[in-house]
Amino acid sequence: MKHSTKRDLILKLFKDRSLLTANDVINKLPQIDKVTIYRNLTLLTSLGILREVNIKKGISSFELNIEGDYHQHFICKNCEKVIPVDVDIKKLKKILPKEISFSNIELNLSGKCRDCK
Amino acid sequence: MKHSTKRDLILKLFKDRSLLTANDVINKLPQIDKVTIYRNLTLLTSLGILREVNIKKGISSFELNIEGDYHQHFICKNCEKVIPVDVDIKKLKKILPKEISFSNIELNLSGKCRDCK
DNA sequence: TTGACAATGCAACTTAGTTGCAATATAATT
DNA sequence: AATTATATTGCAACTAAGTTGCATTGTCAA
Repeated sequence: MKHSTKRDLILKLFKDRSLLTANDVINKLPQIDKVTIYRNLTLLTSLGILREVNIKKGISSFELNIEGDYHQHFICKNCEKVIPVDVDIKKLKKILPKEISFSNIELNLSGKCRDCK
Repeated sequence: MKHSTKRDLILKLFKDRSLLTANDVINKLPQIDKVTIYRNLTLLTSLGILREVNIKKGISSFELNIEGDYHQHFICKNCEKVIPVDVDIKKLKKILPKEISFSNIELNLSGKCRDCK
């Protein structure tokens, strides 16, 4: 893998722990072709630097994959705003059936956020 | 809302508790136009007869929305097979932060299924 | 049986994401 | 520094899921 200035720019957007869709990145970096953005998001995810979140239906979002940070997400059905939710992963694992061996957990909550209620 | 023979056929596919994508329904009912299928899946979901499941990324699946049946889903990352997982909703709610008021919970598990390991 | 309107089919469209391929950038080797 | 291998990028064209407009057909009550 070679160094790339464009990949650096893409990755920099996530440093503040933003959750971004491919389209968000495309809009923030109009000088980079969308194909390059899609390819880098896929690459960074397969390297474990980003993680993919499927909270918005039909659209992948991405965020920094920080070791030990197992938060989940809430999405407002009205304004689509996404709010991170801290979940105790140990407690969560305890209430899941023992016979299934999963490698990944994605807990998606939805409803109306405070602003929309 | 009027009675419709085609809607009945679509709904009948779910009676055995199958989880089906729009495409599954389209393939099983080639005599019905895909637009009709999409519109009925949306309608039946908004009526609460079906529920939408977003376990396959980028593709909506549907299943009967049975009162009190709060199972979740596991998907095999290899063969894409989906397996229902019984989850104690009360216990799950207990470990979530009290300050968020969600109306919906979707817990998606993934990994390799027994056949693929 | 007729009139209102829900349901349907067709074609065309939208949106997210992918693929092929040629051009360019990076970095190691001579 | 020039050469070379190959990773990265951009463009255009494509795919797949789902949607929209509109004319036609089906359902059902008056």
